[in-house]
Amino acid sequence: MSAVLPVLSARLTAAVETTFGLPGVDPELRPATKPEFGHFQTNLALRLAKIVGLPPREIAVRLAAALEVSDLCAQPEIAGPGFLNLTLLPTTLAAGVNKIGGPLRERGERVVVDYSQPNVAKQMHVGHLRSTVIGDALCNVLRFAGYQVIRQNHVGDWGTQFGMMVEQLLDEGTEVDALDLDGMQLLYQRSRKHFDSDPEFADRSRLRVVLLQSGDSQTVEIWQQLVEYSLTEFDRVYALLGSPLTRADVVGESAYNDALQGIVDELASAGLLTESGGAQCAFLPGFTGRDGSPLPVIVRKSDGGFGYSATDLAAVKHRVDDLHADRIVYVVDHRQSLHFQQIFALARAAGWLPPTIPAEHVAFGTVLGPNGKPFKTRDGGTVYLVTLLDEAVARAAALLADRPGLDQDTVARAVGIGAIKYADLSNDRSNDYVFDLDRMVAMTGNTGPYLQYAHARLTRILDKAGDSPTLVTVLTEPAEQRLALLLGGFTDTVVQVAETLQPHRLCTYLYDVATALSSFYETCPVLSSSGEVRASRLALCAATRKVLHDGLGLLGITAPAAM
RNA sequence: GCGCCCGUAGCUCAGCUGGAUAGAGCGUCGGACUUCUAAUCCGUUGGUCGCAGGUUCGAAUCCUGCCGGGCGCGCCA
Repeated sequence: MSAVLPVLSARLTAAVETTFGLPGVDPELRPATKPEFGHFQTNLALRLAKIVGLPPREIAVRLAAALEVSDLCAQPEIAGPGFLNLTLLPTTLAAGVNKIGGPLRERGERVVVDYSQPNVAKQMHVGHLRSTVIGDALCNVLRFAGYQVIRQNHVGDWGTQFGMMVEQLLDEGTEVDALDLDGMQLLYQRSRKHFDSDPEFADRSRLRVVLLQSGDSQTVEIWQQLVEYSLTEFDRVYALLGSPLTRADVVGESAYNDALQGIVDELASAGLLTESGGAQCAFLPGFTGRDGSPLPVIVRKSDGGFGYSATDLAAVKHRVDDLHADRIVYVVDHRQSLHFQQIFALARAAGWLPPTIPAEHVAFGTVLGPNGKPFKTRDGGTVYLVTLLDEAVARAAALLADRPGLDQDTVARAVGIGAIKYADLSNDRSNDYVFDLDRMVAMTGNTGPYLQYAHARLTRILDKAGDSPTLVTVLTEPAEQRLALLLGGFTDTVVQVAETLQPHRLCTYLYDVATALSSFYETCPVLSSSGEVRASRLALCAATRKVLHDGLGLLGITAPAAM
């Protein structure tokens, strides 16, 4: 939890060695489950009982005697069946708070994070919310933890649909320059309908795809224009959402077109491909389909076109060979779990993905509507992301309406967008959740606005104080100690999230900080106290504000100075 | 049929990878504002951790089998 944790752990390990001659035992030091158990607890004695052949409490007594922590802790206590409880000295707690820093030093490792992945010619919808929000948060957390982060936005800008759209455009004689965003959306719908109802048109569309993929100038020109419209729109949505994604991060499916033949050739010469029904397939051990038959990865379709698996394999190769990734992360919904298992397995079999480079599918659940089914509009249509964001901002604006002295637009945006993001991030990402704005913008409970409010209160106190905060020196009240203990654990919490890729743990931590702050706020006057107590509490406030501000920032959430 | 995920308080969810009497929020009920933002805080109520076995000092957590829900399973991405 805190920066002292590794130190205490090492001391415990040493105590085990000197007492029982067992080297390198992990004490599994954890935050105490209850305040009366101090600050940290270890079950060492319980686990050692069988190995050593002594009663747990007897072991605990010996460990406590051998443990040298008097510089950091009060006398260790033995409790229950043999737990060893440690209580930090106020000076240790204060040191932990005063040491809170920013991002860790670079660890010389590069992580490639693939997320957002919207589709050209379609507006971003609720389905893109989670990938974008989770991806942003993970990128921030990974960078904080010392990784060099490379974002990859694998935009859907290639494939059959563009053959349809270009063919439809030429059929109608529509000028591509005359299209706007809605026009493009409508064009997509018309061409889809045409494609489904007219086999002759469908055939021409497929031919048009071949023209596109072989670089026919007229086709490519129209396609580029469609891509351009979409990327402009994505930029607008990212700006509204507060995502740092830019065009520099876009590496669409089309970018791998030239590499696909090479992918198939290499797989073939490695003996990994089998022809099945006219398609080139890789059959991997351990993957079976509906009736127990082997499940293929189709890299080349029977019509000669490349499947998306080929594209994804090329992308993996690109990440390893060109981007020099040490770790590869995909933030994609859980329905593609099997697909990624296959891609990773095949990439490893082909030798493109060395065993030393972990590849992780960060899977997430579905956003549900009020009826508990995947979120759709009343008439079953797609829910656009901008619509949701605008609605959340409007909701926040209504809440803030009677607050004087605020930059209403800016704060409403921070609160509304922050509410949506926090709601998305605060649950374990593998679960589905119901999109419920009322709950998201609520000021109480585990919500974004609650955390922002805590930050705003602290900002007010620090502004009013006048003098700038110094160091935490006095921690006598229980509320002060609880808060200080939590604050000291900030860095470790972020590092843990960088390992597990579970942003909700950071949310839980920040919520704990905010509730501890609220209790402190109620019981410990800051401005009206005096002398060293006042100075110390101001410093505690400053540290808390920093943790909330930076922590929310890692989640991609802005913390306004007032609300 | 096979595979992945899920099942914890009336509702929404945590539970740090096997540890102490399973915790929060919302809701209920009851308190606290001439006092740093009461958009808050404190207290109260509430659970056979889906069911049944197994593993051991100890299981919401691990293993097996059921029940129930979501998703996936060859040329869409």
